[in-house]
Amino acid sequence: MNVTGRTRRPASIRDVATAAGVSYQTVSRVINGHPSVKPATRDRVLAAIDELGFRRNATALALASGRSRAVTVLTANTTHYGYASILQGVEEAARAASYAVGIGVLESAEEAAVAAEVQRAADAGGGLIVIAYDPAGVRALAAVPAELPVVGVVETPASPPGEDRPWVWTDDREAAYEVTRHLLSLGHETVHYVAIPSSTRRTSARTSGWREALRAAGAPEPRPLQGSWGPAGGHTAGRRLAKDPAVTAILCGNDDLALGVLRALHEAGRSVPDEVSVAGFDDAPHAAYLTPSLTTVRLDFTGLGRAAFALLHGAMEESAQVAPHPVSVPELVIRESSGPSRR
Amino acid sequence: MNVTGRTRRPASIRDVATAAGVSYQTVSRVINGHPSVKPATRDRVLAAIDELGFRRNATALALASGRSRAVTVLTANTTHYGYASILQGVEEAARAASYAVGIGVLESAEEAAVAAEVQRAADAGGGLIVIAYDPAGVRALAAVPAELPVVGVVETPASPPGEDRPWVWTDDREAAYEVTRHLLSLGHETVHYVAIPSSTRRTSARTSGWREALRAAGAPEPRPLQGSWGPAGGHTAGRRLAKDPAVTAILCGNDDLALGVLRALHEAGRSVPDEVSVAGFDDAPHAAYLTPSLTTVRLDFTGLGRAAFALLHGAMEESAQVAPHPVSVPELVIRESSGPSRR
DNA sequence: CTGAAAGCGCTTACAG
DNA sequence: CTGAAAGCGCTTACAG
Repeated sequence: MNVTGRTRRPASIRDVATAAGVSYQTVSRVINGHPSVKPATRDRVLAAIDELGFRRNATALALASGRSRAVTVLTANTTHYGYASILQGVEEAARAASYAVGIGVLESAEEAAVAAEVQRAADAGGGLIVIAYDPAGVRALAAVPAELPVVGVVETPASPPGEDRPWVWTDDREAAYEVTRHLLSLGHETVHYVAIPSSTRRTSARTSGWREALRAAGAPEPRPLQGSWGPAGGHTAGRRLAKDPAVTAILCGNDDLALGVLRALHEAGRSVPDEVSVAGFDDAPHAAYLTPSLTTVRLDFTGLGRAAFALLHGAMEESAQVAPHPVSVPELVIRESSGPSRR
Repeated sequence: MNVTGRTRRPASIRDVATAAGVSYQTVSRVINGHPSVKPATRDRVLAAIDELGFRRNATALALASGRSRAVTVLTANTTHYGYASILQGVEEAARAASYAVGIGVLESAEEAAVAAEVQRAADAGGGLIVIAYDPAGVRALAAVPAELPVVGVVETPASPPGEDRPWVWTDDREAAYEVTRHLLSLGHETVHYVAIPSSTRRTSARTSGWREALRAAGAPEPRPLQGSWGPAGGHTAGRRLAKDPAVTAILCGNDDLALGVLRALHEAGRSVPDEVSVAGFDDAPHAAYLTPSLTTVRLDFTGLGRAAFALLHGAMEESAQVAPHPVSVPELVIRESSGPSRR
């Protein structure tokens, strides 16, 4: 609100300069915290900034300086718990650093569509965080032009990646190993696995961890069942597993799959955990409230998102360098859905 | 990849002009689809664009033209089903229109914090979509400067808003009315209600619809219980309701609350739907797979997000004007958790 | 149909 | 410590 009552155009650096009786370069120095400004001058400028409600135009800043305080998250999904939580973590950290956060959804894994999305994200300016938990994300990460700052949120790599790979992940393999061992320790002969879709043609980290635990225990290694990301896929897989009386323990690639499996077992009249134990992955908000409540592995997705941003932030500003490859440690949460084998 | 092997700076309009042997203004005309360009010239420019891999710099475009093809979604939450789905809908529509989408989270409902977030969103340039389902969102919507294009995703307004209110909503009141009537039609004497937090001090649309249905049926009107957004709040409310043997039907403000209520009833040994019927709101992905599967009302949140974007898009570009106040119609989904009263 | 000029709101050297 | 110039990559009138 100014005296004339008209506030069409926001105050610019020149308006502030006029009001403070200095040149606009001096205003630029003040808003950039440049040291060589006489305190009295600075105060006058600050007063003018305050009076006019001046805010530095981010677009002009980006164009003139060639760098923009922005990050775009590229993801195949925004509603699943893990994805949404990573996005939340990125936003939290970005907000704290006064970065704008954009989002681009990879609706298709088709090469051309992915390339187009990466271009859109690049056009937005700033850095990129790519969630590479699925084929679309993996392709997007690979398609990012070399000159763009980028951090990938990836599955646990099979082997330690080079220092130059700006990646973050949770230790899914270890998590899968732990929860599988928990189920085996209850006396189950083996553990069946309903997998989330894998990001590549290679075996996923969760699948590896599960298999290693079976191997270590000398347990039979059944073929993993392919699920999807949601409960419907778990339900389909659960119906097949429910038919086999030898199945007494099922690990699911995430809590939504587990929900579908629980439902399928219920429909087949097989009680959990008395006849079959079930465990999930993620510790989504609903896991604790299902009946039976779900044994699962808690993963710190928001922390992962924050770590991804921190890494990117370090790459985009010479200050605040961050250690590469942050890894968050999973935590086994034992609830009602897993119990002793009755065989 | 160019011949020199160096691709530091992306091609600009001037690079294209040089390559095509025209002035850069002509290039501008071509990329803006201006009619008065000789076909032969246009072709040469197009060829140069293609060859150099030119992409128009969005930052410069925004600065020079004063308008930016971007929308920022302001929301208190990114993980709850409804919020996340609206965001997804906005992104879908924005992508189709080649708009960038940003996101700002309102972590606090405190006036100053909200104002700061609105400022950040305004700084990003472009239009705003504010999800005003909670106090933070309502305040943010009110705090948006008049000169900014904005669309509010709101609860069903108590009275028809003016044509100048660019708002979208689902018909929550009607939805609550329908599902309450469904429960009453099963013979329940009345229906208890576990509410989501209301966006303002006034009664929410869902609460109104529930109350109207009770009133129309001449049923007693119990006080609504205050819940939260997640299952924990439902669990707390459910424990209290479980103690009262007169309670035979419970409506919940969303499916997550219903999950907590189901759990509390289970813990109290009250069977659903034999002793108590439960219904939710939203038809979140897990609703169909719970045991018992959840009766609920399906709301088209992604459609709502798309509508919000369409309205904003119409306001930001003179073309494609859209009818104000899009409303999506809810759909009752009857599942196992509701059944006849046994009283 | 096409070119030369001015400007969007800033920053980055360059002067003094 | 502070000011005048040039420029970021575009668009928008203005000429011809």
